[in-house]
Amino acid sequence: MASFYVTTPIYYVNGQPHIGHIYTTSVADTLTRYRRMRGQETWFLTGTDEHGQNIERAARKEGIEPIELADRIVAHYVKLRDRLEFSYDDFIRTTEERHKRGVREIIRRIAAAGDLYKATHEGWYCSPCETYYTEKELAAGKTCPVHGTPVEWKSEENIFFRLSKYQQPLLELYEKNPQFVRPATRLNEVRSFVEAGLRDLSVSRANLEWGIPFPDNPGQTVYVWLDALTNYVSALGFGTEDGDLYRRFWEGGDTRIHLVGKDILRFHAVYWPAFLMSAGLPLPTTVWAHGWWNRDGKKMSKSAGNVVRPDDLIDRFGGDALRYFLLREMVFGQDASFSDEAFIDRYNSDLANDLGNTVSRLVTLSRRGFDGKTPPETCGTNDMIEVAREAVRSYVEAMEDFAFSRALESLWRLLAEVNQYIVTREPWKIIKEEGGSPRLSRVLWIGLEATRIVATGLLPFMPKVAAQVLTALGVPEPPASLDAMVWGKMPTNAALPEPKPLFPRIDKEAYLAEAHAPAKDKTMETAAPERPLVSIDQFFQAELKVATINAAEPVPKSNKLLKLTVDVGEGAPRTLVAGIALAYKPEDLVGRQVVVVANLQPAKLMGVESQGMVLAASIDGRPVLLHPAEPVPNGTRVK
RNA sequence: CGCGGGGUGGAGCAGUCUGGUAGCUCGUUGGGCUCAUAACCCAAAGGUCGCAGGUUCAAAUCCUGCCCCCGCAACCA
Repeated sequence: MASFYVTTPIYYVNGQPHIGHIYTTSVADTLTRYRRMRGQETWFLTGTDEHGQNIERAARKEGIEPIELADRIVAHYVKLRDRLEFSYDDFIRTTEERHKRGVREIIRRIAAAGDLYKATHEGWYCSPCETYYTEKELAAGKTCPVHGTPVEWKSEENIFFRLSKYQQPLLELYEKNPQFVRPATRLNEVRSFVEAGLRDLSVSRANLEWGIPFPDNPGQTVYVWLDALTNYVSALGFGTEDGDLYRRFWEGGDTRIHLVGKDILRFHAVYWPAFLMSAGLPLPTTVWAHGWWNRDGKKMSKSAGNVVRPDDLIDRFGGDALRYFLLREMVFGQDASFSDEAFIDRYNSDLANDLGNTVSRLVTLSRRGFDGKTPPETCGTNDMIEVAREAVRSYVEAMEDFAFSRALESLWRLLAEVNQYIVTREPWKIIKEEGGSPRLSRVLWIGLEATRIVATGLLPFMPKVAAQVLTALGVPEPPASLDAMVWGKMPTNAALPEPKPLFPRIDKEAYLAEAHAPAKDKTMETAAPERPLVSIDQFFQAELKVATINAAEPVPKSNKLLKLTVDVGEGAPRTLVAGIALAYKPEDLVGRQVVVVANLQPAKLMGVESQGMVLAASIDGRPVLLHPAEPVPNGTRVK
């Protein structure tokens, strides 16, 4: 029996789960359930990544220990297990001792292979990123390209991994095994990254408290990726006495799949196999990179406030409906967009109309014709048999290829055939004319049987709801095996419960109206308590003044920045740079009064020094300038 | 020459790797049915597959050039 091991990335505990996390875990769960039904021995791992300076800092800010912060976030993830029927076998946390042992063991092996050395690392360091940048990567004014905060020149002794040594072996790996990275376009990306040349990788940090101490190197802490990636084997018991799972699913396993978002593909397809090669361990068989969820066509981000939080959706429509939407809507590997409207459309047309309603009409007819039971007589020969067989065939083919949306399409095609069949045979007329005749029995049995096959195929996607559908159809126990998808297993004369809507239709207009209104309240609610209060003195540290814009011009080569010359009532005009070019034309600004922060530390943006900041309200990133309600002298203090 | 993704009926998307009658969902229009969750079925309208070249018997698909859109970064002080 072939073994199947699938992992999600371990999620960083710097925020609550959002739809992207749920998507990855749902994919892994669906995959695992499918493989299980196919009779494979499976292991499904997820977990959390808990080390690093960001976590440490965030915890200190709240005056708690890092582990307390991690515990809190982990609780959110664990809650999703029940809400979304995730059937993972293990949940690893990088703060667990078993993980640390795995990390120490892999380092021991890498060291034994001679792939670690000490060297002095010098460069511009951004501590929020915990990353060194080259001169070229830095933003204007020696600031971090990610955070925009100043970087510091830092020099420290670190331990390096000879990544460069694995350039050729990695290229050979991609060459020999194109399935190593999927989809194929991603493989090209990875290959060109490696072909461009690999630099040795720093795998330790000095001065990092919250992490795993680097073995035999006091003062050094294991750096994030070497720590995090190792979870995939440490969770199986690598490095401990009990290596049974490790032997079954990694060392002697047949399929080892890492599911990742495309943003972390490089680490999984380059660093991780290099670490494993060095340590002399088997590699994963496939790293599968999926796309990103956008929101209403735009990128989701915390700052834009458009992150989809799943709780409301799950409360209202159930975890299975969300799972269905995610797997149906995204072509696996590509980006997709989440919108309330698309969600409701899928729910209403696919789940309520197609699936729910089909079940409902078949069950009602059957109960009426056969005294509350499923039909007594089966039907051995019919066109539907071939149609169903074809649907199952393409379903399986799609599932084997990770094409979840196509697999669902196949099932829905069969469902459409069932509806077509019902209309053609008009069983409601047969009831009127013949009552519970053998003909009626055969017609309804065929409809029920095809629907049963659909529901069986849905078990990996919507475990709870698919089981409910089967119950509604009179199937006593949800099957554990894919064999149940072959034609002919629909029980005869089984008691049929009275049908109740499995998916009540959503009133789209009403929902959209409601969904948009309270959303804003919620963000306020959650945002407010986190903000510490400032004293009046602190507030007065910022010198807010009224100024008049004398001149405005675009900053060359920039598309967001305007260079403004303003009079702050100081005799000499000041130059400020403002990121408002998308909202305001330079000529519309001249002569206008605005409020500026006069004592802000100057900074260079695209080569222009900005000596202050213009105040503007910001809605979804669009700035709206503030100005006094009536003209006032330049330099007037704002308080 | 920054990196990446995309341009296919009104909307949202498959299909492009492995050329061979352009497909799905939603929407629109007309009809049917009344078992069912105002659901279901049939039919119709609607596309020069971003543009221009090339390869080929044949191009949405392969090659070349160009245009446009969207992320990311450069640039929100």
